[in-house]
Amino acid sequence: MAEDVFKALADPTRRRILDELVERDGQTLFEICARLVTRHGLGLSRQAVSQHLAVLESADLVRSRRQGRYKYHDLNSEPLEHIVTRWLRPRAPESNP
Amino acid sequence: MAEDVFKALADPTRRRILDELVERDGQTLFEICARLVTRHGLGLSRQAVSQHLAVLESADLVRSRRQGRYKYHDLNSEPLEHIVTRWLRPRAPESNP
DNA sequence: TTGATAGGCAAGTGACCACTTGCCTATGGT
DNA sequence: ACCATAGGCAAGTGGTCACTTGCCTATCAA
Repeated sequence: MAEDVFKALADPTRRRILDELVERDGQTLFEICARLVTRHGLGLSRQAVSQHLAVLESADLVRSRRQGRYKYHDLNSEPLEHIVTRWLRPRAPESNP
Repeated sequence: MAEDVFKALADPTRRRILDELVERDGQTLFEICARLVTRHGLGLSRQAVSQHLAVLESADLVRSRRQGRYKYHDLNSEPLEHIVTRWLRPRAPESNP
């Protein structure tokens, strides 16, 4: 649902998580936590990140696969493709004066 | 700022307002109120809509021009153009099996 | 089996946000 | 001048949301 996608994108931390996943798929919860700290200076609890991932999953922006005691997270950019096109209109090409 | 754009898009009512403006530019506050009621069944106070418009304006998704006692609102879709591309990756074209 | 690692569940808290209400300003018509 | 219309300002309220804390389960290694 597009509704959930907009909600998911509303939070800055969740957008950072997407930034991390678009760069490297298949990260675990702990990896994401670590990278949020080292690369963005975000010191969040593990639960916080876990809850963010749940929101992203319910918007189908993140898919997860369990493997042993690890859970790998992958970005799914498909819901983003046309989420914004409903407000786009043809822009006049710039004519240099 | 992209930050403000995501915040602006987070609210369903604001997205409806954009829906109205993409269909017809130059609407006044009262017009938008009326159309939200008649076309979407949203019964909001005038102030609520006014505040939503302020948020949309601060995200530069809506531009307004004053003329006499009227204030006309126009959609500006430009901030939406590339807001989402940072998470898009090349998708493999579907090969029919 | 014991301990360490990866993750989940659930309740509590504080802050932000959407919305309302009441009052005020400004422009235009008659 | 009067009144109606279009809009703005500011304080108050309820609900949602991000985040924490504490405890529990599951997998792997020694």
